[in-house]
Amino acid sequence: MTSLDSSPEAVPGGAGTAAKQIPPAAVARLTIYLRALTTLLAEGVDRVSSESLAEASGVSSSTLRKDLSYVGSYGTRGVGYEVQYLNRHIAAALGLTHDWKVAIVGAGNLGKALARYGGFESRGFDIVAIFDADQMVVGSEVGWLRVSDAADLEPVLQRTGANMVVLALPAAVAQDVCDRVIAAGVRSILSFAPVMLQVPPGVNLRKVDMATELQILAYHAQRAQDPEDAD
Amino acid sequence: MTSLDSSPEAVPGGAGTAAKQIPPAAVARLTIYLRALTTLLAEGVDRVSSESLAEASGVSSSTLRKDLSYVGSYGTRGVGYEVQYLNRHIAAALGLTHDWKVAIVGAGNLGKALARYGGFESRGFDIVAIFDADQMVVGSEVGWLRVSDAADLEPVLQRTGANMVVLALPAAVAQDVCDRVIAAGVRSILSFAPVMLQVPPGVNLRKVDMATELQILAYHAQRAQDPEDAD
DNA sequence: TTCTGTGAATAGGTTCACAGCT
DNA sequence: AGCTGTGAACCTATTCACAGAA
Repeated sequence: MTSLDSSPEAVPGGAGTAAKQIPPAAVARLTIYLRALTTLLAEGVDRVSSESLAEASGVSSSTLRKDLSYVGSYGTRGVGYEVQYLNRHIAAALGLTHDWKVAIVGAGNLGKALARYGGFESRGFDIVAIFDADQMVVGSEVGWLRVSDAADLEPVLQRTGANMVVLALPAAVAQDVCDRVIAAGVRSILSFAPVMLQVPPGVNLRKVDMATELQILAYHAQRAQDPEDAD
Repeated sequence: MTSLDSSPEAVPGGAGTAAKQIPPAAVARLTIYLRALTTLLAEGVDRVSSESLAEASGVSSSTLRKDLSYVGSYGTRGVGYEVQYLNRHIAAALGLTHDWKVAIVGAGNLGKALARYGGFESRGFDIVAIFDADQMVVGSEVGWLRVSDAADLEPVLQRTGANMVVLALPAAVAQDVCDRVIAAGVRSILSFAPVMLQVPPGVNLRKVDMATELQILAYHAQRAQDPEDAD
């Protein structure tokens, strides 16, 4: 649903070397299965059927099995899936075997909330830097980090080796910071800024907008309320 | 992408009175057009073509025109769309004509960030209450609100007339709070808790998970990096 | 002529149903 | 017998291409 790479150039030689790519919709759900598996693991469960993993993930069992089939055949017919084993293979398919280094730009309420959110570290994402343009905030502590000056964006990204950036800043400055981050070599960006950012092909941008989410809820709520059954 | 109403019960009488419903994918994009239109309005632009509105929204012009066709025919052939007029009609179609009253449960970093985020009020969402279970936090001020005790959830939701709830709390307590909120009559919930919540049919639940977003980015980043062209 | 609105064609995603392994 | 893995059928979404209004 986010702008994926918009360069539909086919494989050059034509020789079908295009490794098996997982459909976007399946990728999104695989992260959910991963979370459910982690919960099961914590509960000491070590085997699970497609039926129950699907229920725990809020999808149908056929969708789950189809999704897993894109990753490979890691189940045992007549038995189910070994939780740890499946967990490891999904993580590998998603590229979560090595840690990713994340920098947050914007140390406002949202930036701070993200920096302190424990859920990242445990899932392979290290927050390595947090920036702000406000000199009152620069130098203060957020979690285990000290806020860097947004003016030093490029050198700090370089030094920390950040390969992902989260934009938690006002719409007005988002495009500018986005451009600088890309120029600094980052190719994966998650934006919370409520604007449409323009990025060159090859850069991966995902957006989360809370107002959008509420508006979608409003649409459904309105439909549910309205009688509209004027027979 | 979020669990929509999972009750596929057809219209009871069978008499097709099912007003024109907008496809989910289109609803999500309509909120984006709305944002772009608001920006144009602020810039003093009063007419726009499908081509340029599409570009400002990051979609193709055919997608935009098809989406708008679900709402109605509010453009002028050969000319384009009147910004204000189109804005009003999309807002109406999404149920944004009257204000929605939103309560936030969880006054941690994220809850506070949401409560203080100005973007809601301007788009028809009034934050009417914020709750926390921690007695150290209850009574403190967040934005223009005072934090209510989560123990008083039901009466405060009732008194404030909240019809939407945002869950910004730990996974461990999310299902419990979710159940109470639904029992109190709320049918629209936006959850930031990294768990799969179970809700009865008729309740609208949307989920936002930051770790999921990063994992999806990781997948694409990995694919881009990997040579995998072992010819 | 220009640009919207929309049927037709294509692509993508989900569900079904069953073959195949344990 | 039980449950996974997967082609085939179905449904949703996007793109194309052009008819039709200004």
